[in-house]
Formats: sequence, C-alpha cells, structure tokens
Amino acid sequence: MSSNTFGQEKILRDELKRLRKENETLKVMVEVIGSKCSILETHLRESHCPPYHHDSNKRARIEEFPFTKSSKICVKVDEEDKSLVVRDGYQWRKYGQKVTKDNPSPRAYYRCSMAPGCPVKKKVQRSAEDRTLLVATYEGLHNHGTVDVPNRDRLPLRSDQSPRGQLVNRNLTLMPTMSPSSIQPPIALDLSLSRSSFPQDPKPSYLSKNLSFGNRSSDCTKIEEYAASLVRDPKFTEALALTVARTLNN
DNA sequence: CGACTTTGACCGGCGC
DNA sequence: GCGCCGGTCAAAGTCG
Repeated sequence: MSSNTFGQEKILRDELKRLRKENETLKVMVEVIGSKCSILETHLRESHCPPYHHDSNKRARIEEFPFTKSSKICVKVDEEDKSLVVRDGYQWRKYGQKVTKDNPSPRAYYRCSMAPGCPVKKKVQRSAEDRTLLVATYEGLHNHGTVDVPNRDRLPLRSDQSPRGQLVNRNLTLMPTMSPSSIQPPIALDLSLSRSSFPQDPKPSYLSKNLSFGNRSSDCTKIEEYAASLVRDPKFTEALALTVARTLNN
C-alpha cells in the first residue's frame, strides 16, 4: 500500500466521521423543530378555538379550518421558463389561471388528482420580486397516504411551453415564509427529494459553524437559537425535508 | 376516448 | 349598494 492510498483512506474516514456528526446534528434539529412545531400548533388551536362559523351558504373558501392546512414552497426555475409547474411528487389538475393585481405573472390553480375527492389545492405563481422563483401555496391535507405511486414521475401537464409529460428538474426549496396561519409543516414533504435534489455542497452553510452541546445548562438555549436561525436557511429546510421524508420511509 | 389545459364567465367576499 | 378582486366553473380545445 502506498502512502497515497493511506492518505486517501484517512480522508475518507474523516469525511465519514464528519458526515456522522452532521447526521447527529440534523437529528437533534429535527427533534427540536418538531417539538416546537407541536407546541405552537397546540397553542394556536387552543387560542383560536372555534370562532368558526359554519355558514352553509359560504363557499369552500371558509369550509376548512385555517390553521393547519396551508404552506408555501418556492422553486427555483429559469426565468425564461414560463410554465407554472412545481414538481412535488403529487399529481395535479389545473382548473384555473388568473392574473392577480399584485403580480404581473399569472397564478395557476391546481387540485390534487391523485385520489378522488382529495381536497388539496395549490396555487402557483412566479414571485414578483424574484422572477426565477415559483411560489407554490398548498391548502388542505391529502386524503391519500402516499406519494409513491406509479405515476409519481408524472408532471402536471404542460402549461404553455412544457411538453406533456416532460420531466422538469427543479431545485425545490422549502421556504421559511409560512404565515402564522400556516404553522403546519408543508404538506408535500416528499418534494421529490428522494430523487436526490439534495445539495451537492459537502459543507452546507448551516453546518459550517461550530456546534457544541457540551454544557447542558445552555444547550437548550443554544439549540433553540440555532434552530431559529436554521429555519431561515433554505438549504437547511431542504435537508430537513429530506431527513423527514427518509424517516417516514423507514 | 380519457385526461388534461385553456380561458372567459361567473360567484362571493370585502372595502369604500 | 357598488365595484374590485381572487377563486372557481365549465365548455371547448389539445394531446397521446
């Protein structure tokens, strides 16, 4: 064995060690954020309990409890790409398109067509600030358990420029832009991350800082502060989504 | 022929 | 009450 081989082996071992640490760190983050999420959700439910009027004459807009069923994701696309297609592992049927006042780009309305009667809807619109971002807003909860269906590769069909059935590779980014009324984790957690849209960058920015959990008295505070800063990091949220998706798969 | 998009019309909430 | 606006409907068109 040459010294060169030993050197490579050492590098690989170091890399493995580093990845294990990252994995542990991510696990801690998932637990912290998960528990915070549950607490917040419970708190919201309690504090908003039912000022909920059910008027049978009102349309579906107010039929659903508003606190658990809305989330946003952002998707990076080419500026020239005019299709309003967000690949999230579900199958969608477009039922409308509108130009809204606050944004020159049209907003597309989709309904989940993977299961009959699935109440989930999504709106997709190009961000007014950043034309390379597609903002997808999800409403409702899927009434079917899995996104792992034979059709999962299928895209919502073309809008003006995407040929029918064409696969579009997008960089999905979960954005920490949820409003107080959207505390629940994003609905489409799969987000096709199993397709390995996981960042290639071996050192995600959120892990470049040193993280030590030595002192238990300040651990909780540290973790909370760090978690708060992490949720603002799109790379972290993407990694988090992947971790959760894998956990669910297991 | 079925599944889907397109697009103008329509509906209902909301602010003035 | 009126008009604006976002969301939905539904007929027609498209595609495989």
